[in-house]
Amino acid sequence: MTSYGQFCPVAQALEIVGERWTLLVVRELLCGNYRFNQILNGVPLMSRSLLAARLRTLEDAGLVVHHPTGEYALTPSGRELEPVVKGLGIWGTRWARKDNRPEDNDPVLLMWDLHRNLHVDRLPAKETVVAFWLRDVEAKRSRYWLRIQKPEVELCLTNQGFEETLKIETTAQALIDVWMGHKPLNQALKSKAIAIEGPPGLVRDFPKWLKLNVFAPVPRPDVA
Amino acid sequence: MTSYGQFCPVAQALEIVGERWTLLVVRELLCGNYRFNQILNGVPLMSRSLLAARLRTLEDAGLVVHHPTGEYALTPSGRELEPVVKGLGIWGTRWARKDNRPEDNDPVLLMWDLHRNLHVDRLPAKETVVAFWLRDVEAKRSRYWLRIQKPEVELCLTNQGFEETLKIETTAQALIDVWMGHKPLNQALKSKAIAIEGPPGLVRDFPKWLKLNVFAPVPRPDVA
DNA sequence: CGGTATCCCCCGCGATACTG
DNA sequence: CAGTATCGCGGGGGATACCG
Repeated sequence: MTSYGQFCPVAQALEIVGERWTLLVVRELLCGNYRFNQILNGVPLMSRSLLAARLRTLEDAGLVVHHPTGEYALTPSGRELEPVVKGLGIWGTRWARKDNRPEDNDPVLLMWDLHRNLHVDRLPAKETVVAFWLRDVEAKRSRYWLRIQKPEVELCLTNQGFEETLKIETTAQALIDVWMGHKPLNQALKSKAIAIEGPPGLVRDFPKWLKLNVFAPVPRPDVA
Repeated sequence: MTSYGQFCPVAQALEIVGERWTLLVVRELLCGNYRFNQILNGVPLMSRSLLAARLRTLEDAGLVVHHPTGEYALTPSGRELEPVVKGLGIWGTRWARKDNRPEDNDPVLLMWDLHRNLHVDRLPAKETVVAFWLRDVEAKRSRYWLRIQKPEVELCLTNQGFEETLKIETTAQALIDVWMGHKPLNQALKSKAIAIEGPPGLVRDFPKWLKLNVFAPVPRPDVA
């Protein structure tokens, strides 16, 4: 990116982090995705070569270090971008895109987020497999399994022969609405937008396992 | 800008404000520059057509309204970007570009900032003209006059025949260092990096007239 | 002053293939 | 798995001229 030609620190910051994708890569690192392909998972529309270029730029600018193990990590400087990323998330939650675009409902992203944000301490002690069926997604990418072996939670894209303890039938849209805090889970369950089937005890407890997205509690603007 | 294809609010925010220049335009509006050419002044490397396009985009996205008077203004949504812009400024102050680039020292930008940030209540009651000579700037753009007629302060790029009360000889670099809080004004005066000439009373008071940049007080990272 | 309209160039980026 | 190398295109944006 060519310079903004300004001594203003806002401009100088944007020269480093203002390029397309860059702050989303930082977001991934802030969320704890340290490996190249993990990061790529979080920005599925980004090309491999571009991600490599961005990581290199961030490294050169001193926001990221690349460990010999292959892991990337934020430096103190990089970590201090958290307020900026958070600020953007809060603003986005309040003001961005009122219209849901189905093409933004990437189910892999959703399930990946979800499986990394469970209340581990509330999970059942016995091995449990939760099967998800997202009806509004093309068949190939519509089925997911959470394999809970406390404290591990594994996300599977195929059933590798295990028995399904809980079955959840819903849509990516409904799940995202809950995950993003747009709609309460209770309501989605009541309206059958999210339907759970299985042993009554587990069905009752399931809602307590879920954490919501970091931005779910952000107050929406008053529609005055 | 083509979509990021994500339901993450950070990504959705960046779809709106992540394009090159956009947040700098918002910064100008946050600073109180409401007219097209004023904004352009704050982003001198931006082309007129591009600024027009960006303002249009911001208007369409509901962050900006364009009044019949010709003035642009932020909506509540636009104003809520202040934490993001401020966050970038803080980060930039702490971590961006340790090397000063002379080409970033736009003297017009500097003088414009300066003249809009004086402690009006501390200014002399009598009409006063402060002449600036920036020795490190090409002759054509090296001279400026602040015409103080309380509570008005006017920035002039030519001497329209008025008498100079105070004469300040310095460099854009030195003045920026003070303005940005990199160096204390006292020190710059002592070392003659900034030299003031005129009636002793006014020379003594001048330092009290200046406000520093909003980011000047930001603590710099410890160099451990 | 406050923009639009048009043309055209460059480079950011995607696609694809290859490597250790 | 974690990238690099190369090629080719599309469109973002600069330059310039024009307008109300």
